[in-house]
Amino acid sequence: MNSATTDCIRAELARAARDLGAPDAIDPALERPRDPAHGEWATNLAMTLARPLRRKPREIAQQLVERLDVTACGVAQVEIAGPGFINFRLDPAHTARALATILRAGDTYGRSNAGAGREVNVEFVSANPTGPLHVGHGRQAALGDAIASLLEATGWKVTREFYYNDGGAQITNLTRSVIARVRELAGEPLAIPEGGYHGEYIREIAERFVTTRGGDPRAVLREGDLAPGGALFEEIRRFVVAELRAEQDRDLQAFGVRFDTYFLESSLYTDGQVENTVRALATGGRTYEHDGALWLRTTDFSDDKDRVMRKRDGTYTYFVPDVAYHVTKWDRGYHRAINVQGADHHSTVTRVRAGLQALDMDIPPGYPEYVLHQMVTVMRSGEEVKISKRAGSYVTVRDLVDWVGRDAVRYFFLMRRGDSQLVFDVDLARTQSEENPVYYIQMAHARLSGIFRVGGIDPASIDPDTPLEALVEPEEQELIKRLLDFPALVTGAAEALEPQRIASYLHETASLTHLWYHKHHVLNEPAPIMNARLVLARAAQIVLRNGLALLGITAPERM
RNA sequence: GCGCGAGUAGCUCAGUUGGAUAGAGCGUCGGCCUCCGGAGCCGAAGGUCGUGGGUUCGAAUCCCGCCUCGCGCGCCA
Repeated sequence: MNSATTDCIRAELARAARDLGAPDAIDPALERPRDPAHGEWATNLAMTLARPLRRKPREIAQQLVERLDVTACGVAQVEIAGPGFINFRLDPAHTARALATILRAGDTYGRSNAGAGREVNVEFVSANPTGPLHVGHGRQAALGDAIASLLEATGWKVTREFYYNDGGAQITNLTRSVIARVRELAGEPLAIPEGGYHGEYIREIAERFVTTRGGDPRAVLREGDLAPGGALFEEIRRFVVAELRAEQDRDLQAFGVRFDTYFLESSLYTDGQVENTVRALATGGRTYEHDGALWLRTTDFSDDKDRVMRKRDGTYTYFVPDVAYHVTKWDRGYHRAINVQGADHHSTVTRVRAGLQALDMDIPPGYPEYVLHQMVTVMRSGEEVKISKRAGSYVTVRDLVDWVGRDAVRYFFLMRRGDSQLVFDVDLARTQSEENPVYYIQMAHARLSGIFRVGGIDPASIDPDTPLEALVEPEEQELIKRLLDFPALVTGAAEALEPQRIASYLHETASLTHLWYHKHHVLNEPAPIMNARLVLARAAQIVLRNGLALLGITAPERM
């Protein structure tokens, strides 16, 4: 939005309302009418004043309009409509002139500073190192990265964090599974342990381990103690975790996601954080012994039942290190933290927050914030895909990237709200035509680039102060207004943590761009028209590119 | 049974925090290529916003009941 225009109109509205005897604290809201025939901006101020002033909305609207002086704001016409809306129609030339702000801002157009440099930690993916990343992790990667980018664009200092559950029973099962594969290589029958992992990648890791030890599986098995805690077992454990972490890193790299910090669960034990947390909770009187286990009174903090912290066997349940982990986030200076997780983890939300509250550390009750996403179904050739060759029982991120490319995977994960279930149509994501929304948007950008390429014009050389009065066509005015909405849209999407708003916006903007491009020519028009349209083309190119960048998608100059 | 989420066009889904006649894409039907990329554009048909109440100038949006679907309800993570 062109904030200069809206601020100007709102100030005038406030002044006029006070003249009528309205309460001091009024803050007139301006919004874009759904129907363009109702003008560029509208306000419902008269309706909201109807009650305090005890008069009819239309009557109030009439008196407001009589007192308004908004010509200096660029308003050409004011009218009252419907139940009492006041509609503002802007002067087209005034609107067009705002394009200069887009060109001047360039890559920074759309950025703002609501975060004021405050720190926020965005944790996402956080997959256990027990296998390749699956489609759910892919949705998290796309969502988390885009949310982080949105926060950066609105002035937050963002840390992207990955939490590794590298301790616990899962890793022991994983190690046992690899040992079972080593035995298989040595000629023994395959016996994958209960709770073990069946994917092809386990066999590949076993092969690589054997290779590093000389290549003879029988010799490897004789090397040492294969029971958990034994020397060889621990060596294999370290090898497996390192292999899978490296593989996940490669997958994330293929997806274009980079993390600033990797936090290892095991460090919470070695640093004593888990012990400290348990002690603090016990000292604070929030725990009790029952049935040989240690319980936390999470019911004091709106949980529906108390939870076990320390099991009868002396080990901790998963949420204890989770609480300790979030204490470190708070202590590391992140007084805002956002966790992106699958909705199947939603039961942890109450527990982690309850644990933090129980510590009486003055952590806000809503800390950390959660963005939960629903499940993903992958469709291919009209049927659901459930099997990946590598992972066995699930489709991996790498599979998707290999099938349709990084940009399409990202867009498809981001075009829907996180809390609705997502059907990932592989065939649609593969098509390179209008049917495919990501190509449609990228194509709009490429076409604009094509104008400059064919015209032999350096887009960076376009002068923002070019006269723009020639941009009077309806398609041009629509596109301009849309482009000017971008900063407000970014702000809203960042506040709501909803990247899909950017995706929808980009699709609509691309549509307006295609329409304009199709209907109006740029090159070889009379100079005033061509120059003005070059500014518009440049502005649209900037907005499309900046929007795509927020989603982690490239803006190709040609396709 | 309890908790969380969802239910909008044949299909997949938007809907900018309560606004005016409910919006896209796909699919269907019908049009548009001497011109910067037709990888595009235009038009048509298609709706009881799951359902019944409530709140108010005004509800897809907020509140309550009910129905359907998904996820979770472990001393697993």
